[in-house]
Amino acid sequence: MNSNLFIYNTLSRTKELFEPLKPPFVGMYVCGPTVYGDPHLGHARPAITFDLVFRYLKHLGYKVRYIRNITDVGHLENDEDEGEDKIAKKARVEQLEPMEVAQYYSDRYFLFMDKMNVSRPSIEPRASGHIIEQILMTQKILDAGFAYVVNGSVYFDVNKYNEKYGYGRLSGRKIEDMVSNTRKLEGQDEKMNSVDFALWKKAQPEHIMRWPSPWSDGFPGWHLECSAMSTKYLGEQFDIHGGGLDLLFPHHESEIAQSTAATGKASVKYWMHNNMITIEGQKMGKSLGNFITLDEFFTGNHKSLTQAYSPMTIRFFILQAQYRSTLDFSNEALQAAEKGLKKLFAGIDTLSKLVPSVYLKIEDRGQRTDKDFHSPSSIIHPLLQGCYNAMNDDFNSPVVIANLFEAVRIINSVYDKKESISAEDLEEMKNLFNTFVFEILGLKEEKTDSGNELVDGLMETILSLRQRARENKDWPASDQIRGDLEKMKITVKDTKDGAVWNID
RNA sequence: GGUAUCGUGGCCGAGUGGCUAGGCAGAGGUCUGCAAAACCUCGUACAGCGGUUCGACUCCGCUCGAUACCUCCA
Repeated sequence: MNSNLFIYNTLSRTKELFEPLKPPFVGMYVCGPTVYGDPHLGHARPAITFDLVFRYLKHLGYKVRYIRNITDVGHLENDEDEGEDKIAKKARVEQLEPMEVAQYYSDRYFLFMDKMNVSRPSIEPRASGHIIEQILMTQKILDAGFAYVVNGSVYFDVNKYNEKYGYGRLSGRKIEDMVSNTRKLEGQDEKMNSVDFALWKKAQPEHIMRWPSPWSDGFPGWHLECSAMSTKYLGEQFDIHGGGLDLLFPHHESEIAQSTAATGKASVKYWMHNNMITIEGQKMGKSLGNFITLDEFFTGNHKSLTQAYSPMTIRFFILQAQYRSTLDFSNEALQAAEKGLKKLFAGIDTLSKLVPSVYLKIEDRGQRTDKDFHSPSSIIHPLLQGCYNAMNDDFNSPVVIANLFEAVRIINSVYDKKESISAEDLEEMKNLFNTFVFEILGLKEEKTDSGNELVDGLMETILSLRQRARENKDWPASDQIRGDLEKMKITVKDTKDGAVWNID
C-alpha cells in the first residue's frame, strides 16, 4: 500500500504524491449527473475516469468509499428571481411528476453505466433525499456569518468569505476581476454583490419542487448538495473530489467556500478534473446541442454515426486518452478503438492457448545478460512494471494500453512459434492481463452467440462440410460457404489447426 | 475583456533536454489454394519566430491558432 501514486491536484496544478488522510481508508466524492436528460458521451468520461481511479485504489489495497451523487433537484435554471429548477421546468413541459422524470433518467443512467462496466459507487445519494442536511448546512453558514437572508432566500456572502479565506484559489480567479466582469443579469437586486450565490431560494408560486425551511418554502441552491452530501458521508475533510473540468468554476469553487465557511477548514485534499470530449474540436454538451447520447452510440441511430459502437468500444476509446486531455470524437477514432480492442481480446484469447516451452535456459544457472530475453525478469516483468508506473503517474491509461499491446505482440509471436515463453513468463503474462485489462481498466469481452450449443453444433457441421470441400480442393464450394457465413456476420479463418469462427 | 489549458506524422493519442510510445489507416515482405489473422520492415511528426544550452519537440519569451470557464452543462 506504500505506493508511489502521484495525482494531479488542480489546487496546486502539480502532480502530488497521494497520501490519504486516514490510511488505509480513502474517501472520494465525484459530481454525478443531473437526471433530466438521456446520458450522452460526455457523461461517460467522468464515470469511466473515476471508475478507473476507484478500481486502481482498491487494487492498491485501499478501502475506498466512493460517493457519486444524483442531482435530481437543486440546479437553478439561472440565478434570477424566477430561477426555476431544471427538473421542474422539464416536468411541466412534459406534464409529468418531477420525480418521475428524475427516476426515469436515473434508471437510464444506471443502465448505460452498467453496460460500460462502470462499477457502482459505494453510495449514490440523491439531492432530494438530503434537503435537511442542506438546510442545516445553510444554517451553519449563516451562523458563521458568511451568508444573509433576503426575502426568504439565503445568499452566500462571497466578499466576506474572501476577506477571511480567499475565494478563487481553485480556479485562479480574483474576485475583483469577477466583479467587474460578471454579466449584468436581470433581477439580481436581492444580492448584495453580483458574485454572491444562492444557498436557498424561495420558490415562486408556480415552482413545483419545494420544501419547507426556516426562511421560506423553497429549494436549495445549486452548489449546496455536494457540500452537504460529501460532508455527511465522508466527513468534514476527505481525500479526493472529482468532476468534469467544466464544473471547476463556479461549482467547485463555491463548494470549497461553503464547506470552509461552515467548518473553518478546507474539505478536500486532492481535486481531480477530467477534461471534455469534443466533437469537431468543440465541447460536446447540452447547451451546444451537439451531443450524442449513449443509446445512440450503442444503436448507431444518429446522423453523425456511420455505425453502432459497443459499450466496451466507448470505454476503450475513453481509456485510450489520459483523463486530463481533451478527447476528440470521430467515427474514424472510434473505429480505430474498436479494432484495437478486438486485437487486444484476440490476443487474450490466444494467450489461453499458449503452451510454455520446456527447454532449460542457460540463464537459469544464475548469470543473466541482456540477451536473456525469455526470462520473466527481462520481458514480461518490465511490461507489468510499465503498467504500474503508468497508473502511478496520474492514471496514465494510454501508456498501460501501449504496454498491453506490446504483450499482445509477444503472445502472437509465441503462438506463431517465432518466440518461446517459459512457464513463469506465461503465468506472469496471465496475471498481467487479469490485473490490468479486467480488474483495473475494467474491460470485458462482449461475447455474442458463441457458447450457444445449437449454434456451436450447426457451425461444426457446416465447417466440416467446408473442410471436406477444401480437402477435395473444391475452392468454389469452400469459398461460397465462407462468403455466405460472412453475410451473416460470421467470420471464418483458416489456421493451421483448422478453421475458427466468430460472430461480429 | 479576465482566468485556465493546449497546439505532436493521414486520423486518434502518449512522452521526453541528447535514447521506440501505442492504436487505426497506408506501402513492401513472410505465411496461406485464396482470403482473413498474425509476424517483420517503412514513412524521418512535434504551429511559427527568437533566446538559453554542447544539444530542444521537450526550458524561457513573443506571435499565430484552438478549446474550456466567467450563465445550467460531465
